Amino acid sequence: MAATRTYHHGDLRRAILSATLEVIASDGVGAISLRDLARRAEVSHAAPAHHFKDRAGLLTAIATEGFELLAAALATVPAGTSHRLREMGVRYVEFALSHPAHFAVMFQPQLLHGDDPELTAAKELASRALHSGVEDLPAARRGPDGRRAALAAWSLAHGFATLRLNGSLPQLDDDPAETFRALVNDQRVADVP
Amino acid sequence: MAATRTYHHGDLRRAILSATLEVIASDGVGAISLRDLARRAEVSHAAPAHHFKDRAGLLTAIATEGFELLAAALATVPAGTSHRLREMGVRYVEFALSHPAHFAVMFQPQLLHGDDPELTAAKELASRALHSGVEDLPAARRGPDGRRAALAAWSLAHGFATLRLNGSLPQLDDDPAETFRALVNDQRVADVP
DNA sequence: GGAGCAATCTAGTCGACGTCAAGTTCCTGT
DNA sequence: ACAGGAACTTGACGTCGACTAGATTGCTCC
Repeated sequence: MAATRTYHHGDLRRAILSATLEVIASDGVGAISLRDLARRAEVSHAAPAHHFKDRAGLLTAIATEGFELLAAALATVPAGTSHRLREMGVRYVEFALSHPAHFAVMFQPQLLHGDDPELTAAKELASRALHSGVEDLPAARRGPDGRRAALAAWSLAHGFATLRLNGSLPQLDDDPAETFRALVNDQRVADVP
Repeated sequence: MAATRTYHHGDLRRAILSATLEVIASDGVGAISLRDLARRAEVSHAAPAHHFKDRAGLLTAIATEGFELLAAALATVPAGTSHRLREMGVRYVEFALSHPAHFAVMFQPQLLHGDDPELTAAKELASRALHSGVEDLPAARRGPDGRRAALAAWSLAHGFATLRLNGSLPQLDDDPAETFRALVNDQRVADVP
C-alpha cells in the first residue's frame, strides 16, 4: 500500500506494541512514554490511550503476550522427555533472553493491572505448563511436596535469567542457555550413580 | 527538640532516604517523585536535588546502601562453617525480604548512575563476600570452574527472593528463609550418602 | 567575636508527561 | 443511504524532573 495518510492508522494497536517492545529492550520500562509512542506511530498524543486505556494497560498487554509466549515455549518440551524439568528450565531461560522486553514487564505487578482477566488467564497458562514439568520427576527427587521441586527449578531459571538480563553476569560466554544447562548438570554431578 | 522551623532541615539527606524506602516498599520504584519526597520532608521542591543531583542519584544512593548491607549480611556467616555457601544463600534471601526497597533498586541498572564510584565499590564488596562462600566448597562439588557453583547458588537465591518479592509465590508459609533452606536440602537429598 | 565562605535551602521557570473531555472522521451493518 | 459506533484529533489541566538565580544559615579561621 502507498504511504497515504488516512485518518485511521490501520493497525495502531500492533504498531504501538512493537514500538513499546523496542523501547523497553533498549532503554528499559521507565523510558516508555505514551506520547513518544504516539509520535513514532505518527499519531496524535492521545491515540494510544484509546487502545490501552493507560500506561499500565499497555504494559499489561505486553505482559499478557509474554506469558502466552512463555507457555508456548514451555510446551515445546514433549511429555515423557528425560530430564524434562531440566529442559523446561532451559526453555525458560531461552525465552527470557530472546524476549527481554516481555520478561522485564511480566514480573512487575506494580506496573500492571493485576485484575485484568486476560493477564490472569495467560499467567495461569504458563503456571500450568511449568508445573507439568514436575509430574514426571522420579518420586525420590520430587521431595515430600511436588511444589518444592518446581519452586527450586523455577527459582534457578528465573534467577539466572534475571541476573543475566540486568547485566550482573558480564563475563559469560555467548551461549547463556548452554551455560545454564551446564549449571544444572553441575548440581547433579555428585548424585547417586 | 521543639518543632522550630529552621532554615536548615538538619538531616535532610537521611530523611529523604528514609521516605524513599517507605514509598518504594509500599508503591514501588515507579512511585518515587522528588517533589513528593520534598513535600514529605516539608522542604522546597528543589531541595532533594542538592543532596542527590537527580532521581537516578537518589536511587543510586539507595542501591549503594543496599550492597553494603548485603555484604555485611553475607559476612555474618563465619569462615569454615559447614555448608557455608548454602548458609550464605539463606542470608541472601533474608536480606532481600527484610530490605525489599533496597533490593528492588540494586539490580536495575537502568535507574542508576552506573559509573558512581561508591556504587561500584559497594557492588565489589558484595561480590567478594559472595564468592568467598565458594572457596571452601569440596572440590567435587565446585565443578571445573569455581564460578559455576557460585553462579548456581546466586541464581537460586536471587530467583527465589525475586519471585517471592514480586508476589509470584503467594501460597507460601510465613518463613520464606526456612522454605529456601528446605529447597536447597531437597536439591541434595539424593546425593551420595 | 566577627568576616568571609561554602553548604543548604527557596523560588521561579521550562519542556514533557499522563489523563480527561469533547469534537471530528471514517467504517460497518442494515 | 444513513445511523451509530469505532478510531483518531484537539485542547486543556495538573504534576513531574531539571535547571537557574538568589536568599539564608552556620562553620571556620583569624
